[in-house]
Amino acid sequence: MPSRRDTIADDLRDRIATGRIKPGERLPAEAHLASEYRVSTPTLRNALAVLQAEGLIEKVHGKGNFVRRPLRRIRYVGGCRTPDGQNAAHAAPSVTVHTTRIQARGHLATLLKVPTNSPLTEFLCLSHEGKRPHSLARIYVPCDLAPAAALRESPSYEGTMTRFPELHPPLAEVREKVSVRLPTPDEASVLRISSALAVLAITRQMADTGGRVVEAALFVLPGDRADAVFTTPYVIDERAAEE
Amino acid sequence: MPSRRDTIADDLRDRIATGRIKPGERLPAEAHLASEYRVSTPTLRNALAVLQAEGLIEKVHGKGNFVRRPLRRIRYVGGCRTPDGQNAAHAAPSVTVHTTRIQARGHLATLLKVPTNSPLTEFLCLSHEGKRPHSLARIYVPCDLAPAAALRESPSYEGTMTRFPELHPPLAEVREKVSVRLPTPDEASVLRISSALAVLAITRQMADTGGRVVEAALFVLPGDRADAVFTTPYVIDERAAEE
DNA sequence: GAGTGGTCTAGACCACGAG
DNA sequence: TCGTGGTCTAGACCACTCA
Repeated sequence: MPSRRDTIADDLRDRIATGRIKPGERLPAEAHLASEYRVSTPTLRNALAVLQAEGLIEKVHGKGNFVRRPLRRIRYVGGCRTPDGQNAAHAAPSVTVHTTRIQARGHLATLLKVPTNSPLTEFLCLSHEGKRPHSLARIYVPCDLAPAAALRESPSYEGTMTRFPELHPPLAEVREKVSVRLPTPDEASVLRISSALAVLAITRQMADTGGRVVEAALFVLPGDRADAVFTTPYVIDERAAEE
Repeated sequence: MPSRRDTIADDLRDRIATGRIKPGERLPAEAHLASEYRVSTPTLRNALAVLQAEGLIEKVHGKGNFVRRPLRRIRYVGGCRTPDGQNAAHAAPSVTVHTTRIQARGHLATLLKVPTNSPLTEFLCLSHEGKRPHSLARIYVPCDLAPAAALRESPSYEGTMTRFPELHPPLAEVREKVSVRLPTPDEASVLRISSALAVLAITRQMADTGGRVVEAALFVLPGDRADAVFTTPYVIDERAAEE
């Protein structure tokens, strides 16, 4: 037997799909809807939570619930990109970058395969589409690959990125791990998403031919409007055959 | 100001992390916990919902709430695999496969780039770890690549899969799209997960050198215990190389 | 201040699992 | 049957936004 929450969610979904409530429009107040459907407010709010998780509506405290405009999806493009063909995840209209120097610790040291307390340069990137935050990226590079002199001259991530092709030994491999989790409270507030909305978390490691990790990056993308695509040429994997 | 729900979730999380409640153990009844924390049952249940979304506990209707044993994570390995190194997502201990013939429609026809109503073979794979469902895969292959004669002899997905290397033209590329969404009611019940637990949804297309899609696959993995890894060799993007 | 959503209460009743 | 979780009610009170 379908719960009232789902029945209501289905009905509202239909009202949105058929354009009876249009993108950008405000939904009737929760109290209104509750009396319309003859349910209590918590029940109605549960129905709205379903639609919110689906990315169909947006709740704005003090203003109302709005049908979300069809949002451009955020596409993370996996694999390697030359400096020209930047990764789409941070090729967004506008990107805010904070550059700081930190020390490797715990998980980060493991990812970069460096000793604890190694100096790192951190690029904290927040991309926007208009006023809305889009995606969050934390990119870590060992300090010798992002020397202070170069950073002064172009303190951006791209500035450091363009130096990679000149590396010796050259870049060899990109390894990406994709998982789903709930955002941390920080991430939820920075991305302006509900803390109940799962995010796509991508960890990227770039290694040179010597096996050294030259970059580790953590991407956090809102799960309701992000996807990641990976295109791999078909080659017989030797390691898989060995296992 | 932290909500009571989060305060309680934090406290319970701590009780689990420090081993005061051990993996596999049942939590006190919700009514018990509610009176212990002096909150109403819905508030306490919200706290448990947080832990459930984190994959820390498991709710079993009529029995109780249990601390989840540390589950083996499900790892989807992206890119191509030779028939030997089967993809980990369906190389699980036991796999149930249903083979049926269907007709391409809508999204599926688009994925496979075949006309609507083209005959397809569908492999519906459900992998288990012990009694627990693990992951769900729906794999579609045009019928001429999975002829009835071959299916009679080995009606498994692997049986068909091993034929791919003999293809003319040979396989060229694997394209995978990863996204996050809520499970459909069907998926939630088959995988025995809460309908509120986001899943990792992976769409895989395998194409031969002629651009023909020889296989489309839809994987659904529980978000709380799955990840996907992609390893890509570093090759210079042709567009950039031409310049 | 008026209207909105966010959180919480203190119950009720139903559905499931095990003895 | 009993104890469990699942769903729902009909409010209360607080926080936020905007005029």
